[in-house]
Amino acid sequence: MNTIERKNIEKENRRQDILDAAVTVMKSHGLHGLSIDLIAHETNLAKGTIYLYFKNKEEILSILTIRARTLLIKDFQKIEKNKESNIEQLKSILKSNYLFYKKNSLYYDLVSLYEVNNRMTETEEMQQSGEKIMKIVVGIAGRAREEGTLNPKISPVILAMSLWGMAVGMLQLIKVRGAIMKEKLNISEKDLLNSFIQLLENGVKK
Amino acid sequence: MNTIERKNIEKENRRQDILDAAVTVMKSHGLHGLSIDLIAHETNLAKGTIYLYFKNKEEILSILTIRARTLLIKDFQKIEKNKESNIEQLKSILKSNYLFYKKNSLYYDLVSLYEVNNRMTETEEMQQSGEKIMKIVVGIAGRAREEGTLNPKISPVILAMSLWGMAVGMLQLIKVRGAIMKEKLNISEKDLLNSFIQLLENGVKK
Amino acid sequence: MNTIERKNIEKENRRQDILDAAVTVMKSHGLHGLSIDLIAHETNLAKGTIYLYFKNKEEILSILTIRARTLLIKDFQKIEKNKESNIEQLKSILKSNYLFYKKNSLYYDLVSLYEVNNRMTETEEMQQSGEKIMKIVVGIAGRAREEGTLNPKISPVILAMSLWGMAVGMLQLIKVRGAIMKEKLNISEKDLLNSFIQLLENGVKK
Amino acid sequence: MNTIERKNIEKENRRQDILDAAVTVMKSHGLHGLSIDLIAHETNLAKGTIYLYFKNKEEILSILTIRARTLLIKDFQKIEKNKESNIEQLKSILKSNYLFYKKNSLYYDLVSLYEVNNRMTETEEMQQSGEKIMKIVVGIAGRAREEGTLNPKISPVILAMSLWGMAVGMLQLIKVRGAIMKEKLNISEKDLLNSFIQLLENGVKK
DNA sequence: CATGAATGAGTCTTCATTCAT
DNA sequence: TATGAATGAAGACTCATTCAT
Repeated sequence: MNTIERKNIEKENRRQDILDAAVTVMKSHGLHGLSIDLIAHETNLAKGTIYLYFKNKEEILSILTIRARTLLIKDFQKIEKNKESNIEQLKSILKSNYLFYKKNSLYYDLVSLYEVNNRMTETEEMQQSGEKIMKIVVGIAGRAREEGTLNPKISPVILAMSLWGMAVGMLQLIKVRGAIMKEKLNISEKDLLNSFIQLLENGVKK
Repeated sequence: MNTIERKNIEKENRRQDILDAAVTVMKSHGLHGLSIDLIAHETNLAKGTIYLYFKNKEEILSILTIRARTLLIKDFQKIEKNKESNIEQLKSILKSNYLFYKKNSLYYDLVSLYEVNNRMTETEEMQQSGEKIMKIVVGIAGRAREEGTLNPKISPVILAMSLWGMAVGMLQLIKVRGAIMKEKLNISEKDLLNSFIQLLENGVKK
Repeated sequence: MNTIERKNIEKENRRQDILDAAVTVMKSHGLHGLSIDLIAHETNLAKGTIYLYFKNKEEILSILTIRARTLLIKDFQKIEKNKESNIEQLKSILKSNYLFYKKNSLYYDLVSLYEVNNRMTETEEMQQSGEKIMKIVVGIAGRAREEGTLNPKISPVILAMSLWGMAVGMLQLIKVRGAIMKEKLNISEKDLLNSFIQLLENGVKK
Repeated sequence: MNTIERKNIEKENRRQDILDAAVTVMKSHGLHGLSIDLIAHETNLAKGTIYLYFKNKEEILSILTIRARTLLIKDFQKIEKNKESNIEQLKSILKSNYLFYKKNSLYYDLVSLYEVNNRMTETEEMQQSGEKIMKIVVGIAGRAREEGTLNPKISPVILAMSLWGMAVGMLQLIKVRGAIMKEKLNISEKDLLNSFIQLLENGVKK
């Protein structure tokens, strides 16, 4: 029984190794440049071996997306446990989202992959991870409303959705135009982010 | 000289035909399904001929993006000529952006393509088209500030950038999650859009 | 010695289990869908274990063919023990052959496999099983000749061979074209089989 | 217009070259060993080029089958134009079938491919070629009946079907067991064929 | 200018077989 | 004996790009 457990752990480790390799490949070849061949090369495994651990190339992509979302969820959950006021928590979430992106920009590539390509349907698990993120934000917004700091006209669900959409949009903007903005307009990412948060705070408050 | 000019015009016409065909193909096969083969077939030209007018498949994509942006710019310029107050103009721009997406969702696929794939660097011309959009928004924001309706703490440039990022993000959200939000949460696109605009109006006002 | 015998018996049992599993797999996945992986899964054995009992995938196939032939031989032997006249026995063999195919069409896939693919040479054992079938038919034909019901010009061996070839051909025809014949020409399998037997009876008689 | 015609002819020639190469490959590697790679190598073309001329590997196989059947049909049509009696024509068809197989045994591999593999559905064109063969035989059988040489109890259609099935079966027998029969039983192919024909003649006559 | 045949690297995936444990 | 992870050759198919005509 003990050996079975060990086997399972090793198997899981190997899965993670392959996923890590996939991330490495994506970092150097781009999301689109990911191929089973390259993953095999990166892991020093044979091509066929990859298929012992994953049914599909798509399964790898989908798990990677879930992984990214899970990491983000953890960041968000930490914020929820803060003793900050709910409105501050909302702001922290926006900041945390930004910091997460800076640490792991690949994540946004993965998110975009599923957003751009209609043909790639999300698995049940992926949808759940997406909904979990939203629930956290909805929860905080709801409590902020009860707290009295939030404009009561705005539904918490719609607010959460809007925040999420805007935040993702802002990060994409930073990613694509960040360098140019800095160079040509002398606008730092920080400035942009702070203004964005400030703007939302104003818009959201009672 | 005259014949040279004519030749140039004809060449430009041919380029536009090819671009039109590319759009047609993308409409039925999706961004990903675009291939030189299909463009050639759609134009009744030979595959090699396409390469007489465009260096690359990428060039076609890049020009198509510029074209999309140009269409959007025209929409925005109409708004600028309105007699609305500047703050109303800003709101109109957000709405117009949404309507443009509804009419031509292909555009957002193209935008995303360049955002997702780091390896596709924007050409000078593409950057200019991007900047032109921004200039319009910056202009309106600046006048709104002078008008006194805008919070003077917010720099017009940063505001314009933020609006743009948020608007794109909102549209992607609608595109990807729109159906699910409607179905599971009973949130319509209209609700979301209006809340978004309302939120920004509050945030932006003095 | 006793333990060695027991070991041998166990080994043989295990071989039979694997062969049974192979048949099960083929029934649900078709001749072409047979894979070592599926056999291993069906037997709850590891893939490598299969190779302890069989040198090859081909060995499995070849033994399965022998097994099928052996089953057919048993059917034929029952007929031989009948009290029918020899000419009736010949007819019974043709019918029995058809019934065997209806019950176990897998058999004909296996036969065909060896007929189509030149590279799969029959083992000594396979040839023997083939010859055994032929001997039975030759025997009946010989006795029919002595009986006086058979045209004496025809050699029993050649007759047996011809019957065998024709019978197999008829079954393949039924298998491949049976449905179409029924549908387009309204010819039932029964009609075809009876005509075939009648035709041979006429041709064979004195 | 002339050049278009020439192009078409060249294209058709190239198609035939590829088909010829496929036959060559099959002769040396067997029906199952046919691969696009080998065809490409045999033709000195690139792999992708094969796909300019054929949609599929299956298309190649299917056309090859039609080709084989067409050749056989031509042989049969020659027989129909003979001045032999209809019963002799039937016998000639059986002989011709045998000779065709001896010249081009690949044909029977192709026929068998579609007979063995249920998953490979015949195209419309393939079915037509199959039916054409049958029509010729049915025609001769029908005329033989009118002629009075054929047993009137046997329907021409069923007879034709039976003949076809039996003939194919006999050839497979010769193919698979021919060498062994010669060696062990001293039965020549000729003996077998003649007996087969004789047997059918007896069985078929009035 | 225009053609379109040809290319060939690249993609995912399968599966019989081996071998260290 | 038994395992099952690992292999890697082989397979079908795609498509941006080139180039001789």
